[in-house]
Amino acid sequence: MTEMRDMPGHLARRFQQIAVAVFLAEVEAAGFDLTPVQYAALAAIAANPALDQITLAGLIAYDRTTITGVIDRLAQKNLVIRRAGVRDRRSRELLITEEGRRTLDAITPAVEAAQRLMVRGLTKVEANELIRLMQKAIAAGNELSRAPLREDAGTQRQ
Amino acid sequence: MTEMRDMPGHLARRFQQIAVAVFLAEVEAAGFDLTPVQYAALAAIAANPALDQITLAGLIAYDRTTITGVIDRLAQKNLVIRRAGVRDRRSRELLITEEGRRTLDAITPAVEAAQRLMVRGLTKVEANELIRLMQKAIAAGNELSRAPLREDAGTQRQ
DNA sequence: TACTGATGATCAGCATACTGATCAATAAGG
DNA sequence: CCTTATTGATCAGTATGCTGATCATCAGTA
Repeated sequence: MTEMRDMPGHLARRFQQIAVAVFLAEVEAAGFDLTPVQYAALAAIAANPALDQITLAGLIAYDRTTITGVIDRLAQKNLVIRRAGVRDRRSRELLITEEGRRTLDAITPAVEAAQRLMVRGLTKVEANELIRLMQKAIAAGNELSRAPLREDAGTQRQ
Repeated sequence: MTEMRDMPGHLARRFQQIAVAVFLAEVEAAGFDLTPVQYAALAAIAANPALDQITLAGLIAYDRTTITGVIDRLAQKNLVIRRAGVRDRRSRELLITEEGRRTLDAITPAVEAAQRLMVRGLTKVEANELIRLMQKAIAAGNELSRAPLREDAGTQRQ
């Protein structure tokens, strides 16, 4: 493990670097301007109406302080609306707009193409194995980052 | 692939997120203050005296504009020296300091412990397979990011 | 040699990520 | 009901990473 090229940490950084580049290239080629992070947030908001930001952070494993800026940019693009919470006035409820939903639908093929491109050097069997192993390693390390994944916990926090 | 949890892009981001957190925790526990990126740069500079920044960027697959700031911080910590190039006055030659070398030697056990922690949910065989598959996917996608890996090309350019 | 193109480094600007702090609002306890 | 602890969101500050531009210098050629 003395060599950088055998270190999981280096490989993780490099694979993510390529994954982001591929994502942005595919999305731009499809005529859109959305980052991977913005896409994940938009998809989660679409699937969970009136989501608050902390729950969103848990669903997609973002740091809570990162969410603020991401939502700022999605709102500025008119893809989501952020409004004051009803039950809890500290919280913000997130809703996808019509334009947000149209964008999400239209962009999905590009996103899926990007996923395939990221592993284009692997056979289908190898790609599935890579996915399985990453999932397993991530599950074991979930609590080690400041932004762990939090499963849905019902439909929403009550 | 409709589900985020099966998307290589999401898994790449998540695995890298955990890898960085583990690295920082181990390094801090060992009494040091170095990021993964700074560590990789320091190790490359130690192994390649009088490296210029573009070659360094290729060796560790960083964007060239990122290198400037990373070297700024390493120099501020007195771990490396950046001096004007002799053959080419546009370039900067990078050299590790005595303190840099001591730090590198002292920090290596923590870095290696971090590499093992990142894959602690996997068997040894699985960890090796994950490394192999990431290497293969990365090799196929090397040219897709702005900062591809450039092999050593001899000891140094020209 | 003078011109043209390429190259090394840096910069401004933007978007993640994180640390730690603050502030308003809520929840829990006595 | 009132005090205390907790929680949702945001902010300031720092460090990657990238895009595209600029500037100085170098290399190749007419």
